[in-house]
Amino acid sequence: MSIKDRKEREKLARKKAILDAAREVFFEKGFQATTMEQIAEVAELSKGSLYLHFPTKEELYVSILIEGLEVLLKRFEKAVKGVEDWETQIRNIGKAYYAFYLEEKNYSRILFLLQHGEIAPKVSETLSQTCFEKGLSCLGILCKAIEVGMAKGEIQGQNAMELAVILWGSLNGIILLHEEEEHKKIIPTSLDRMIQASFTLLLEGLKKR
Amino acid sequence: MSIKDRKEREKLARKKAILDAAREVFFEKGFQATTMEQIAEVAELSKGSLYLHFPTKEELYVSILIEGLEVLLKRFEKAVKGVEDWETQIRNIGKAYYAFYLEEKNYSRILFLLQHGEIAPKVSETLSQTCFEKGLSCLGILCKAIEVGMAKGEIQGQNAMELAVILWGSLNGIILLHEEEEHKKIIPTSLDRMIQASFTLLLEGLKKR
DNA sequence: GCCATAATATGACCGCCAGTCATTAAATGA
DNA sequence: TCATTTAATGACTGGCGGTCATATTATGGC
Repeated sequence: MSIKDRKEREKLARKKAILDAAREVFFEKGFQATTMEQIAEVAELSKGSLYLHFPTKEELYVSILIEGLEVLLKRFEKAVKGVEDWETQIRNIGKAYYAFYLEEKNYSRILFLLQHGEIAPKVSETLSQTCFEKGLSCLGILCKAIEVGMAKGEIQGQNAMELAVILWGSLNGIILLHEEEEHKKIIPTSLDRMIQASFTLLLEGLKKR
Repeated sequence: MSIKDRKEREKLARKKAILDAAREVFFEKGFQATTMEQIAEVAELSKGSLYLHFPTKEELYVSILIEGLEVLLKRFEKAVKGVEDWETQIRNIGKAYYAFYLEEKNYSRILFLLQHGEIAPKVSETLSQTCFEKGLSCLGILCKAIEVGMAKGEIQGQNAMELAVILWGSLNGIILLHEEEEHKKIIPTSLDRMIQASFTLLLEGLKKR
Protein backbone atom coordinates (compact mmCIF):
# COMPACT_ATOMS: atom_id res chain seq x y z
CA MET A 1 0.00 0.00 0.00
CA SER A 2 2.28 2.73 -1.19
CA ILE A 3 -0.38 5.39 -1.29
CA LYS A 4 -1.20 4.96 2.36
CA ASP A 5 2.49 5.27 3.15
CA ARG A 6 2.76 8.44 1.15
CA LYS A 7 -0.27 9.88 2.91
CA GLU A 8 1.34 9.02 6.20
CA ARG A 9 4.52 10.78 5.16
CA GLU A 10 2.60 13.81 3.98
CA LYS A 11 0.72 13.99 7.22
CA LEU A 12 3.97 13.93 9.14
CA ALA A 13 5.41 16.57 6.83
CA ARG A 14 2.40 18.81 7.51
CA LYS A 15 2.85 18.30 11.20
CA LYS A 16 6.51 19.17 10.93
CA ALA A 17 5.71 22.28 8.91
CA ILE A 18 3.35 23.39 11.65
CA LEU A 19 5.94 22.70 14.32
CA ASP A 20 8.53 24.67 12.35
CA ALA A 21 6.17 27.61 12.10
CA ALA A 22 5.16 27.37 15.73
CA ARG A 23 8.77 27.24 16.87
CA GLU A 24 9.57 30.34 14.90
CA VAL A 25 6.68 32.37 16.25
CA PHE A 26 6.82 31.12 19.84
CA PHE A 27 10.55 31.83 19.95
CA GLU A 28 9.96 35.34 18.77
CA LYS A 29 6.88 36.31 20.75
CA GLY A 30 6.42 33.93 23.67
CA PHE A 31 3.29 32.02 24.45
CA GLN A 32 0.72 34.68 25.19
CA ALA A 33 1.56 37.00 22.35
CA THR A 34 1.55 34.48 19.55
CA THR A 35 -1.73 33.72 17.88
CA MET A 36 -2.74 30.59 16.06
CA GLU A 37 -3.43 32.80 13.08
CA GLN A 38 0.22 33.88 12.95
CA ILE A 39 1.46 30.32 13.13
CA ALA A 40 -0.96 29.34 10.37
CA GLU A 41 0.33 32.13 8.21
CA VAL A 42 3.96 31.12 8.61
CA ALA A 43 3.01 27.49 7.97
CA GLU A 44 1.10 28.58 4.88
CA LEU A 45 -2.03 26.88 6.12
CA SER A 46 -5.37 28.00 7.41
CA LYS A 47 -5.97 28.23 11.12
CA GLY A 48 -8.49 25.41 10.95
CA SER A 49 -5.87 23.05 9.58
CA LEU A 50 -3.68 23.56 12.61
CA TYR A 51 -6.39 22.01 14.68
CA LEU A 52 -6.32 18.88 12.52
CA HIS A 53 -2.91 18.18 14.00
CA PHE A 54 -2.89 19.81 17.42
CA PRO A 55 -5.94 20.06 19.65
CA THR A 56 -4.92 23.27 21.46
CA LYS A 57 -2.37 26.03 21.41
CA GLU A 58 -0.94 24.61 24.62
CA GLU A 59 -0.36 21.22 23.07
CA LEU A 60 1.54 22.84 20.23
CA TYR A 61 3.60 24.78 22.72
CA VAL A 62 4.47 21.75 24.78
CA SER A 63 5.49 19.93 21.61
CA ILE A 64 8.14 22.57 21.11
CA LEU A 65 9.08 22.26 24.76
CA ILE A 66 9.71 18.55 24.27
CA GLU A 67 12.10 19.37 21.47
CA GLY A 68 13.96 21.49 23.98
CA LEU A 69 14.16 18.65 26.46
CA GLU A 70 15.58 16.44 23.73
CA VAL A 71 18.26 18.99 22.96
CA LEU A 72 19.08 19.19 26.65
CA LEU A 73 19.21 15.43 27.01
CA LYS A 74 21.69 15.15 24.15
CA ARG A 75 23.89 17.73 25.82
CA PHE A 76 23.74 15.79 29.08
CA GLU A 77 24.67 12.56 27.36
CA LYS A 78 27.61 14.21 25.71
CA ALA A 79 28.65 15.72 29.03
CA VAL A 80 29.25 12.39 30.74
CA LYS A 81 30.41 10.30 27.80
CA GLY A 82 33.88 8.96 28.31
CA VAL A 83 34.25 10.64 31.69
CA GLU A 84 35.13 8.35 34.57
CA ASP A 85 35.32 10.63 37.59
CA TRP A 86 31.89 11.23 39.10
CA GLU A 87 32.74 14.72 40.23
CA THR A 88 33.82 15.72 36.74
CA GLN A 89 30.65 14.15 35.39
CA ILE A 90 28.48 16.23 37.68
CA ARG A 91 30.44 19.38 36.90
CA ASN A 92 30.06 18.66 33.20
CA ILE A 93 26.34 18.14 33.55
CA GLY A 94 26.10 21.45 35.34
CA LYS A 95 28.14 23.14 32.64
CA ALA A 96 26.02 21.50 29.98
CA TYR A 97 22.87 22.83 31.54
CA TYR A 98 24.34 26.27 31.83
CA ALA A 99 25.54 26.16 28.24
CA PHE A 100 22.07 25.04 27.18
CA TYR A 101 20.63 27.99 29.01
CA LEU A 102 23.02 30.38 27.28
CA GLU A 103 22.95 28.95 23.80
CA GLU A 104 19.33 27.85 23.62
CA LYS A 105 17.68 30.76 25.34
CA ASN A 106 14.53 30.26 23.32
CA TYR A 107 14.12 26.68 24.43
CA SER A 108 15.07 27.38 28.02
CA ARG A 109 12.59 30.19 28.26
CA ILE A 110 9.92 27.74 27.21
CA LEU A 111 11.12 25.25 29.79
CA PHE A 112 10.93 27.91 32.47
CA LEU A 113 7.48 28.96 31.48
CA LEU A 114 6.19 25.44 31.82
CA GLN A 115 7.71 25.20 35.25
CA HIS A 116 4.76 26.84 36.68
CA GLY A 117 2.67 28.15 33.87
CA GLU A 118 -0.97 27.41 33.86
CA ILE A 119 -0.16 25.54 30.70
CA ALA A 120 0.63 22.04 31.91
CA PRO A 121 -2.90 21.30 33.13
CA LYS A 122 -4.31 22.02 29.69
CA VAL A 123 -2.23 19.39 27.95
CA SER A 124 -3.26 15.82 27.18
CA GLU A 125 -2.17 13.05 29.50
CA THR A 126 -0.01 11.39 26.86
CA LEU A 127 1.91 14.52 25.96
CA SER A 128 2.61 15.49 29.54
CA GLN A 129 3.70 11.90 30.09
CA THR A 130 6.22 12.24 27.26
CA CYS A 131 7.36 15.50 28.73
CA PHE A 132 7.82 13.87 32.09
CA GLU A 133 9.80 10.97 30.65
CA LYS A 134 12.21 13.27 28.83
CA GLY A 135 12.79 15.18 32.04
CA LEU A 136 13.33 11.94 33.89
CA SER A 137 15.95 10.87 31.36
CA CYS A 138 17.93 14.02 32.04
CA LEU A 139 17.64 13.48 35.76
CA GLY A 140 18.67 9.86 35.27
CA ILE A 141 22.05 10.89 33.90
CA LEU A 142 22.71 13.05 36.90
CA CYS A 143 21.52 10.28 39.16
CA LYS A 144 23.93 7.78 37.67
CA ALA A 145 26.87 10.05 38.34
CA ILE A 146 25.79 10.41 41.96
CA GLU A 147 25.47 6.67 42.32
CA VAL A 148 29.06 6.28 41.23
CA GLY A 149 30.13 8.71 43.90
CA MET A 150 28.10 6.86 46.48
CA ALA A 151 29.52 3.51 45.46
CA LYS A 152 32.96 4.94 45.99
CA GLY A 153 31.89 6.13 49.41
CA GLU A 154 32.68 9.70 48.52
CA ILE A 155 29.15 11.06 48.68
CA GLN A 156 27.16 11.10 51.86
CA GLY A 157 23.54 10.02 51.84
CA GLN A 158 21.90 6.93 50.41
CA ASN A 159 19.27 8.17 48.05
CA ALA A 160 20.82 9.18 44.75
CA MET A 161 17.57 10.36 43.19
CA GLU A 162 16.90 12.59 46.14
CA LEU A 163 20.27 14.26 45.71
CA ALA A 164 19.83 14.47 41.96
CA VAL A 165 16.57 16.31 42.44
CA ILE A 166 18.23 18.67 44.89
CA LEU A 167 21.06 19.47 42.50
CA TRP A 168 18.76 19.87 39.53
CA GLY A 169 16.34 22.02 41.44
CA SER A 170 19.10 24.19 42.82
CA LEU A 171 20.79 24.89 39.54
CA ASN A 172 17.45 25.52 37.96
CA GLY A 173 16.42 27.88 40.70
CA ILE A 174 19.63 29.86 40.53
CA ILE A 175 19.42 30.35 36.80
CA LEU A 176 15.74 31.13 37.04
CA LEU A 177 16.43 33.90 39.52
CA HIS A 178 18.75 35.47 37.03
CA GLU A 179 16.02 35.51 34.45
CA GLU A 180 14.05 37.96 36.51
CA GLU A 181 15.06 41.24 35.05
CA GLU A 182 14.98 43.08 38.35
CA HIS A 183 17.19 40.62 40.12
CA LYS A 184 20.09 41.30 37.85
CA LYS A 185 20.53 44.54 39.73
CA ILE A 186 21.31 42.93 43.04
CA ILE A 187 23.34 40.01 41.90
CA PRO A 188 26.79 41.30 42.47
CA THR A 189 28.77 39.09 40.16
CA SER A 190 28.24 37.75 36.68
CA LEU A 191 26.00 34.75 36.27
CA ASP A 192 29.12 32.95 35.13
CA ARG A 193 30.82 33.42 38.45
CA MET A 194 27.60 32.66 40.31
CA ILE A 195 27.26 29.36 38.54
CA GLN A 196 30.87 28.50 39.36
CA ALA A 197 30.28 29.35 43.01
CA SER A 198 27.14 27.28 43.18
CA PHE A 199 28.86 24.27 41.61
CA THR A 200 31.51 24.45 44.25
CA LEU A 201 29.04 24.92 47.07
CA LEU A 202 26.82 22.06 45.95
CA LEU A 203 29.69 19.66 45.33
CA GLU A 204 31.24 20.46 48.68
CA GLY A 205 27.89 19.83 50.25
CA LEU A 206 27.65 16.46 48.58
CA LYS A 207 30.99 15.15 49.69
CA LYS A 208 31.53 13.03 52.72
CA ARG A 209 34.03 14.40 55.20
CA MET B 1 -10.84 69.50 55.01
CA SER B 2 -12.58 66.54 56.55
CA ILE B 3 -14.55 65.72 53.44
CA LYS B 4 -11.46 65.27 51.36
CA ASP B 5 -10.09 62.98 54.05
CA ARG B 6 -13.22 60.92 54.04
CA LYS B 7 -13.09 60.65 50.26
CA GLU B 8 -9.54 59.50 50.54
CA ARG B 9 -10.53 56.86 53.06
CA GLU B 10 -13.42 55.74 50.90
CA LYS B 11 -11.19 55.45 47.90
CA LEU B 12 -8.79 53.29 49.87
CA ALA B 13 -11.68 51.22 51.13
CA ARG B 14 -12.86 50.65 47.55
CA LYS B 15 -9.38 49.64 46.58
CA LYS B 16 -9.22 47.25 49.48
CA ALA B 17 -12.58 45.78 48.58
CA ILE B 18 -11.30 45.14 45.08
CA LEU B 19 -8.13 43.57 46.42
CA ASP B 20 -10.17 41.36 48.74
CA ALA B 21 -12.30 40.23 45.86
CA ALA B 22 -9.34 39.72 43.58
CA ARG B 23 -7.51 37.69 46.22
CA GLU B 24 -10.50 35.45 46.66
CA VAL B 25 -10.95 34.77 42.96
CA PHE B 26 -7.26 34.52 42.05
CA PHE B 27 -6.68 32.10 44.92
CA GLU B 28 -9.50 29.94 43.72
CA LYS B 29 -8.95 29.98 39.98
CA GLY B 30 -5.44 31.16 39.20
CA PHE B 31 -4.53 33.98 36.86
CA GLN B 32 -5.77 32.83 33.49
CA ALA B 33 -9.09 31.46 34.59
CA THR B 34 -10.29 34.43 36.59
CA THR B 35 -12.03 37.20 34.74
CA MET B 36 -12.31 40.81 35.69
CA GLU B 37 -16.07 40.35 35.54
CA GLN B 38 -15.90 37.75 38.32
CA ILE B 39 -13.77 39.98 40.51
CA ALA B 40 -16.17 42.86 39.93
CA GLU B 41 -19.06 40.67 40.94
CA VAL B 42 -17.45 39.59 44.20
CA ALA B 43 -16.48 43.20 44.91
CA GLU B 44 -20.05 44.27 44.18
CA LEU B 45 -18.84 46.74 41.59
CA SER B 46 -19.01 47.01 37.85
CA LYS B 47 -16.09 45.93 35.75
CA GLY B 48 -15.44 49.47 34.65
CA SER B 49 -14.92 50.57 38.24
CA LEU B 50 -12.12 48.09 38.69
CA TYR B 51 -10.18 50.01 36.09
CA LEU B 52 -10.52 53.21 38.10
CA HIS B 53 -8.19 51.63 40.64
CA PHE B 54 -6.05 49.18 38.67
CA PRO B 55 -4.95 49.73 35.09
CA THR B 56 -4.71 46.05 34.12
CA LYS B 57 -5.50 42.57 35.33
CA GLU B 58 -1.78 41.98 35.72
CA GLU B 59 -1.36 44.97 38.01
CA LEU B 60 -4.13 43.67 40.22
CA TYR B 61 -2.50 40.28 40.28
CA VAL B 62 0.90 41.63 41.21
CA SER B 63 -0.69 43.67 43.99
CA ILE B 64 -1.80 40.40 45.54
CA LEU B 65 1.65 39.00 44.95
CA ILE B 66 3.14 41.85 46.94
CA GLU B 67 0.89 40.96 49.84
CA GLY B 68 2.45 37.51 49.65
CA LEU B 69 5.94 38.92 49.77
CA GLU B 70 4.99 40.91 52.85
CA VAL B 71 3.72 37.80 54.58
CA LEU B 72 6.93 36.03 53.68
CA LEU B 73 9.05 38.89 54.92
CA LYS B 74 7.29 38.86 58.28
CA ARG B 75 7.98 35.16 58.60
CA PHE B 76 11.64 35.73 57.78
CA GLU B 77 11.95 38.48 60.36
CA LYS B 78 10.41 36.26 62.98
CA ALA B 79 12.72 33.43 61.98
CA VAL B 80 15.89 35.29 62.90
CA LYS B 81 14.65 37.39 65.79
CA GLY B 82 16.52 36.65 68.98
CA VAL B 83 18.65 33.98 67.34
CA GLU B 84 22.38 34.45 67.67
CA ASP B 85 23.90 31.52 65.84
CA TRP B 86 24.12 32.19 62.10
CA GLU B 87 23.59 28.56 61.20
CA THR B 88 20.41 28.38 63.20
CA GLN B 89 19.32 31.63 61.59
CA ILE B 90 19.79 30.21 58.11
CA ARG B 91 18.05 26.98 59.05
CA ASN B 92 15.16 28.97 60.49
CA ILE B 93 14.88 31.07 57.35
CA GLY B 94 14.77 27.90 55.31
CA LYS B 95 12.11 26.46 57.60
CA ALA B 96 10.17 29.70 57.43
CA TYR B 97 10.17 29.62 53.66
CA TYR B 98 9.09 26.03 53.64
CA ALA B 99 6.34 26.75 56.16
CA PHE B 100 5.23 29.66 54.03
CA TYR B 101 5.05 27.36 51.07
CA LEU B 102 2.97 24.84 53.00
CA GLU B 103 0.68 27.21 54.84
CA GLU B 104 0.28 29.90 52.23
CA LYS B 105 -0.04 27.76 49.15
CA ASN B 106 -2.18 30.34 47.46
CA TYR B 107 0.37 33.07 47.85
CA SER B 108 3.30 30.88 46.96
CA ARG B 109 1.61 29.71 43.80
CA ILE B 110 1.31 33.33 42.80
CA LEU B 111 4.95 33.93 43.62
CA PHE B 112 5.91 30.99 41.46
CA LEU B 113 3.84 32.18 38.56
CA LEU B 114 5.55 35.52 38.54
CA GLN B 115 8.90 33.83 38.51
CA HIS B 116 8.77 33.58 34.88
CA GLY B 117 5.27 34.26 33.72
CA GLU B 118 4.73 36.65 30.92
CA ILE B 119 3.12 38.81 33.57
CA ALA B 120 5.99 40.88 34.92
CA PRO B 121 6.61 42.79 31.69
CA LYS B 122 3.02 44.02 31.68
CA VAL B 123 3.27 45.72 35.05
CA SER B 124 4.08 49.34 35.69
CA GLU B 125 7.60 50.31 36.59
CA THR B 126 6.65 51.49 40.07
CA LEU B 127 4.81 48.33 41.00
CA SER B 128 7.53 46.03 39.80
CA GLN B 129 9.95 48.23 41.72
CA THR B 130 7.95 47.66 44.90
CA CYS B 131 7.89 44.00 44.14
CA PHE B 132 11.63 43.97 43.73
CA GLU B 133 12.22 45.83 46.96
CA LYS B 134 10.12 43.41 48.97
CA GLY B 135 12.05 40.52 47.49
CA LEU B 136 15.27 42.28 48.28
CA SER B 137 14.23 42.71 51.91
CA CYS B 138 13.72 38.98 52.22
CA LEU B 139 17.08 38.31 50.64
CA GLY B 140 18.64 40.90 52.93
CA ILE B 141 17.73 38.92 56.01
CA LEU B 142 19.37 35.85 54.62
CA CYS B 143 22.36 37.92 53.61
CA LYS B 144 22.82 39.27 57.08
CA ALA B 145 22.96 35.79 58.56
CA ILE B 146 25.61 34.81 56.04
CA GLU B 147 27.64 37.88 56.86
CA VAL B 148 27.68 36.84 60.49
CA GLY B 149 29.03 33.45 59.49
CA MET B 150 31.66 35.09 57.35
CA ALA B 151 32.71 37.46 60.08
CA LYS B 152 33.23 34.46 62.31
CA GLY B 153 35.34 32.89 59.59
CA GLU B 154 33.03 29.90 59.44
CA ILE B 155 31.75 30.45 55.92
CA GLN B 156 34.00 30.33 52.90
CA GLY B 157 33.70 32.95 50.20
CA GLN B 158 33.61 36.70 50.45
CA ASN B 159 30.44 37.73 48.77
CA ALA B 160 27.47 37.27 51.08
CA MET B 161 24.87 38.41 48.58
CA GLU B 162 26.16 35.93 46.05
CA LEU B 163 25.74 33.10 48.53
CA ALA B 164 22.36 34.39 49.61
CA VAL B 165 21.17 34.30 46.04
CA ILE B 166 22.47 30.78 45.65
CA LEU B 167 20.69 29.57 48.77
CA TRP B 168 17.47 31.33 47.90
CA GLY B 169 17.52 30.10 44.34
CA SER B 170 18.25 26.57 45.40
CA LEU B 171 15.50 26.30 47.93
CA ASN B 172 13.13 27.92 45.53
CA GLY B 173 14.09 25.58 42.73
CA ILE B 174 13.70 22.49 44.87
CA ILE B 175 10.25 23.45 46.06
CA LEU B 176 9.26 24.52 42.59
CA LEU B 177 10.17 21.12 41.22
CA HIS B 178 7.80 19.56 43.68
CA GLU B 179 5.01 21.71 42.41
CA GLU B 180 5.14 19.98 39.07
CA GLU B 181 2.53 17.32 39.46
CA GLU B 182 4.42 14.76 37.44
CA HIS B 183 7.60 15.12 39.40
CA LYS B 184 6.00 13.94 42.57
CA LYS B 185 6.11 10.47 41.09
CA ILE B 186 9.88 10.31 40.95
CA ILE B 187 10.79 12.08 44.09
CA PRO B 188 11.43 9.16 46.33
CA THR B 189 10.95 10.75 49.72
CA SER B 190 8.53 13.24 51.14
CA LEU B 191 9.13 16.89 50.42
CA ASP B 192 9.72 17.22 54.11
CA ARG B 193 12.71 14.92 54.04
CA MET B 194 13.93 16.48 50.79
CA ILE B 195 13.95 19.90 52.35
CA GLN B 196 15.86 18.60 55.34
CA ALA B 197 18.40 16.96 53.08
CA SER B 198 18.86 20.08 51.02
CA PHE B 199 19.36 22.24 54.14
CA THR B 200 22.09 19.93 55.25
CA LEU B 201 23.70 19.80 51.84
CA LEU B 202 23.65 23.54 51.37
CA LEU B 203 24.91 24.33 54.86
CA GLU B 204 27.72 21.83 54.56
CA GLY B 205 28.61 23.41 51.26
CA LEU B 206 28.76 26.82 52.87
CA LYS B 207 31.06 25.90 55.71
CA LYS B 208 34.76 26.35 55.64
CA ARG B 209 36.77 23.24 56.27
C1' DG C 1 -33.60 74.05 49.53
C1' DC C 2 -31.59 74.63 44.68
C1' DC C 3 -28.47 74.28 41.13
C1' DA C 4 -23.97 74.21 38.56
C1' DT C 5 -20.07 71.52 38.80
C1' DA C 6 -17.17 67.85 39.88
C1' DA C 7 -16.34 63.15 41.08
C1' DT C 8 -17.57 58.55 40.60
C1' DA C 9 -19.90 54.43 38.75
C1' DT C 10 -21.90 51.92 35.04
C1' DG C 11 -22.48 48.57 31.36
C1' DA C 12 -22.88 48.58 26.39
C1' DC C 13 -19.47 48.21 23.25
C1' DC C 14 -14.86 47.23 20.70
C1' DG C 15 -11.19 44.46 19.06
C1' DC C 16 -8.98 40.30 19.52
C1' DC C 17 -8.40 35.50 19.72
C1' DA C 18 -8.96 30.29 20.61
C1' DG C 19 -11.50 26.98 18.86
C1' DT C 20 -15.60 25.04 15.73
C1' DC C 21 -17.99 23.47 11.78
C1' DA C 22 -20.53 23.66 7.51
C1' DT C 23 -18.84 23.99 3.04
C1' DT C 24 -15.49 23.28 -0.55
C1' DA C 25 -11.75 21.04 -2.89
C1' DA C 26 -8.89 17.21 -3.98
C1' DA C 27 -7.61 12.58 -4.27
C1' DT C 28 -8.91 7.82 -4.78
C1' DG C 29 -10.30 3.62 -6.80
C1' DA C 30 -14.02 1.18 -8.73
C1' DT D 1 -16.42 9.02 -15.16
C1' DC D 2 -18.21 9.44 -10.79
C1' DA D 3 -19.40 8.20 -5.92
C1' DT D 4 -16.93 8.33 -1.75
C1' DT D 5 -13.53 9.31 1.40
C1' DT D 6 -10.12 12.56 3.11
C1' DA D 7 -8.21 16.97 3.86
C1' DA D 8 -8.44 22.18 3.89
C1' DT D 9 -10.74 26.31 4.50
C1' DG D 10 -12.35 30.59 6.59
C1' DA D 11 -16.58 32.54 8.28
C1' DC D 12 -18.42 32.32 12.65
C1' DT D 13 -19.07 31.88 17.89
C1' DG D 14 -18.30 32.83 22.59
C1' DG D 15 -15.71 34.92 25.82
C1' DC D 16 -12.66 38.31 27.67
C1' DG D 17 -9.67 42.52 28.61
C1' DG D 18 -10.15 47.10 28.27
C1' DT D 19 -12.72 51.74 26.92
C1' DC D 20 -15.87 55.42 27.01
C1' DA D 21 -20.16 57.97 26.54
C1' DT D 22 -23.68 58.28 29.71
C1' DA D 23 -25.84 58.29 34.16
C1' DT D 24 -25.66 58.84 39.07
C1' DT D 25 -24.34 60.91 43.14
C1' DA D 26 -21.99 64.24 46.07
C1' DT D 27 -20.43 68.90 46.90
C1' DG D 28 -20.39 73.65 48.03
C1' DG D 29 -21.87 78.24 46.94
C1' DC D 30 -26.08 80.84 47.09
